[in-house]
Amino acid sequence: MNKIANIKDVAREAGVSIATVSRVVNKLSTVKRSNKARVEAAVKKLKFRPNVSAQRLAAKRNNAIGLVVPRYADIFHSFYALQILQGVGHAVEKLKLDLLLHITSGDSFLNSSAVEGVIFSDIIGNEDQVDNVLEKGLPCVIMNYLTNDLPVTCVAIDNFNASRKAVEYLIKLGHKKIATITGELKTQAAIDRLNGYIKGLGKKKIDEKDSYVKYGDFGRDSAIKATKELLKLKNPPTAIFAASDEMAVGVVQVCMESGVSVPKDISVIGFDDNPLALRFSHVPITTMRQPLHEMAVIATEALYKIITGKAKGNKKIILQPELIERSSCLTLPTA
Amino acid sequence: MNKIANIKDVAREAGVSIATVSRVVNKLSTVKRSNKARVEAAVKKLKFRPNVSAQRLAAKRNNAIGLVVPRYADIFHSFYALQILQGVGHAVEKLKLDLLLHITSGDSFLNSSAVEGVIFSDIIGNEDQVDNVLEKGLPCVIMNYLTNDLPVTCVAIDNFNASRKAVEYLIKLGHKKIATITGELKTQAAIDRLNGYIKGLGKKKIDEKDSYVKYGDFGRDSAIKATKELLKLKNPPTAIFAASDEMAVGVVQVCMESGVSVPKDISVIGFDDNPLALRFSHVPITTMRQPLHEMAVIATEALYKIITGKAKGNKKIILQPELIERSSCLTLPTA
DNA sequence: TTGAAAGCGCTAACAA
DNA sequence: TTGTTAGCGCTTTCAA
Repeated sequence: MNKIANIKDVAREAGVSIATVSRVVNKLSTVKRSNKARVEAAVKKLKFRPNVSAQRLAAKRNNAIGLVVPRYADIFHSFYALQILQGVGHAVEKLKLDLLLHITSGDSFLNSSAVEGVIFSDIIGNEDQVDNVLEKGLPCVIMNYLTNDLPVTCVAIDNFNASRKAVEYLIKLGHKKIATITGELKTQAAIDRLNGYIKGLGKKKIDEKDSYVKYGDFGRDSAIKATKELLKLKNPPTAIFAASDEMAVGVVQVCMESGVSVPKDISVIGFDDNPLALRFSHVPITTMRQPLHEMAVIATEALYKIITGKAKGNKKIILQPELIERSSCLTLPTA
Repeated sequence: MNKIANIKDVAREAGVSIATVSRVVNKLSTVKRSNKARVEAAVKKLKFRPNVSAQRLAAKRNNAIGLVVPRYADIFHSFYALQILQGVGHAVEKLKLDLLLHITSGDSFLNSSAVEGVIFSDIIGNEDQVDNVLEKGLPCVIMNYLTNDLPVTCVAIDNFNASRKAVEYLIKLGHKKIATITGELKTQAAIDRLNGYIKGLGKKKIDEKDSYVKYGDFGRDSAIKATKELLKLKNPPTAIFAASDEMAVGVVQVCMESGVSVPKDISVIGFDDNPLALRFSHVPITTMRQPLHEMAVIATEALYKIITGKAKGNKKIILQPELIERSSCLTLPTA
């Protein structure tokens, strides 16, 4: 563990002042060619790397952002979390920011003086953290949640329109008898997806007892149960819109086991484009892809703009999912 | 964005010196009750939070560790990465450390002056980073990789013994005709698991053309192919050890589809205890659980010990997987 | 184009 | 039990 060189050592080695070294390190151009070269040589020779704490203290900017991830062990979430992590990680690398990761159940707070801004990967279980950050006036972006109540930038997926589009796609294929299996209706996403389905059908609202609307919880088991019910109907649907891919996989499975062919007898469309679920399906499933990675990148860039004063911290950014056509949907033969 | 209070403001507000404030903040006990209370009140009133950069600079410790994660989009990896992240995140919270996350394809380097130590979640694609860190004499721990060539602490899973145990378990159940489907033999894990299988069978080495050894790649498709071959054998195995749960799921699927009952006709054992795979299996699969979360916690604690000088940085820690008995294995009825 | 020097906010001797 | 003060390593005026 040989002593780490500091700016003074470099200055001595190069025969210039520390100010000059600082200029070279920070690429402040106003340095004579020859001196610049000497400094660079010294930096290389001494393996000098500026001490970030000192830089941050002196420059009053610390070039790091925090990412708060709820400690929430849901399976879909693991795919979600990873996409977010990769997206933010990627953006951060490009922006030359450090990333402070804080995985929390909500009690321990992010070290807010270590960062210039915070991204919440979701608001679940972290409402206090958001308040805490907002109170400090720290720039902040919330992902996957849309609110107009908070003066904060939000980046979210348009679940409503995506679902509407999914249903409209089925209609374009000639389907009229379109069922849905909803997600956990405690979540905003599930509600929006149900409403999108209703809208896609051109309805205002749904009859509580509509036999084409089954209530699931995003999980495969709930979809299995719902699908069995749907297949038993006197007048079964020709298409099913599942509010998650995990459920779509369950739907396909039950159909196959019941001798109902997908997509010949019944078309199935999912939501998420979640490879963790889809890779276990026999039939490649058509789905609405959520741009999670993109959402994370956009959130990071938005935060960066707020930090650098290039944007106000109250934008609402809505991302549109994209229809990924695979082979679980078929044109309905006109009878 | 009201001005952030610093230690001076607090001192003034409380009517004491900054040193006293510092003592209170750092819980250095040697402060009179009444003063302590005044300082705490001032801290609360001014919402004071010490500036970490200044703390780090002054105290020459920065209380942060880095975690390097290869940007590697394999599916099993996503489960792996998440377990690691959660384990490290958890440990870090307990140790009151900050976590700097660096997801990289290998080119951009972790800001090493921002951390006191670094954990590599895997060495794949990050060999240069390891060298870089080692060269600086920065404390460092490598997970999921064992090497005696590097003077560095390693925390890894004992794939060899785990596989041996899996096979021995099958033998105890009365099985003699035990097949295996290997993982991608380019990886150390797959090789170790194959060797454990051989050892479990009490053999020295395997015949290249042994019809009970099928070469897979950890993925489900390779297992499907292999299982079909295994079932076609004149003398088919009564048990199959798959080197990953994803493959085990494929094995079970093919068996079921071929009218071979698991576990009645054939016993299946997997490896990983990967819920992402297992939740898609009809039969609950017996498997060897890799203690990934634990590995991450241990790695973090080990790093902490190295940083605080309580341990040397060259330990090799080997973790034993655990047999998770579910219902894919059955005692072989003695003929 | 350079260097001297004043901080940045804090910790940790040291003295009182 | 407290306060004074000298740094920590760097950035950034300001003057030269």
